Amino acid sequence: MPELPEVETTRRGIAPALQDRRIRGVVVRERRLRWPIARDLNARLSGQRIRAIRRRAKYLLIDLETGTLILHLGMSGSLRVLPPETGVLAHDHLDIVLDSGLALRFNDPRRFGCVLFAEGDPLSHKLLRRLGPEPLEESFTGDYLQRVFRGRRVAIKTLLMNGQLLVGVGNIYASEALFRARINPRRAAGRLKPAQLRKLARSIKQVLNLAIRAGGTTLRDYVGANGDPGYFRRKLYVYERSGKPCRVCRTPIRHFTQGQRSTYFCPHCQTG
DNA sequence: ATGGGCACCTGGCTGC
DNA sequence: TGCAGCCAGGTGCCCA
Repeated sequence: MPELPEVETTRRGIAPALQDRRIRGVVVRERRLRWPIARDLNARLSGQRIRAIRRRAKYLLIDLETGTLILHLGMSGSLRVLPPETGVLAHDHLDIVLDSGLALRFNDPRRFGCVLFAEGDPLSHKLLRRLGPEPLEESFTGDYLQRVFRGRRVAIKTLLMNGQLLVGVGNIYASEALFRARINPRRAAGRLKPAQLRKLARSIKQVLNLAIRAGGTTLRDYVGANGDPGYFRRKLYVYERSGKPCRVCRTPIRHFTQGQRSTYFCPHCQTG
């Protein structure tokens, strides 16, 4: 599910309820996630004040007094803020109960997400330390892409999802950004021209910003902190639109498999 | 270093 | 109605 816009939407949604609150306790109902939730999580978190709610790539970082909670939503995870007596659903893995009386609840049917506690700088954590730049930062440019794509023979679509080069772009927004930049997803990344890479960098920023503004894309599971879905699905040009007419030229959208993931594109518009 | 493929999981949909 | 098969917003890890 959640790519950068969905994680950022979640961050913005949960932050007001968490900021400066104290954690009353943690209720773990299902420890099994990508890595099991630590047995001592309640003991470690109870009583701590929440200092900040940040995002790095697709990770949410909840800074506490003695360390940071690192959350990932995987493919199907979501976080909601609600009264703790709210009925528990399948796959509600844990509640973080706050001194406000509200709770942060983590739900993840497919269990590809994670909830970890790390002492010290979370950016030095094994999972975070090798991540590439944030695409919405000003330093993320076509020049940067040119530098890191040089000599790479992998298809551009595949490389866009490589978190060591840039973060936050997953299967939906990789296809969407390439459509906006009019680039064929099969093109070898290292063969793209500087002008194409400048356009691609702009397209990535644009599609991520528009998606954040729409509250993200909901295909199946994703909901924001208040339970609402994201509305960017209506704005998608190619993702899951196989056989439907291109919104620009009416040519049927096509899809194929690339690195075990579905890629969608318009064969007429994306010839770059 | 790079690239490719698998694994981890549940649930929803399709077609027989 | 039942069931097998296929597919799904991610990413760490192992192998060539």
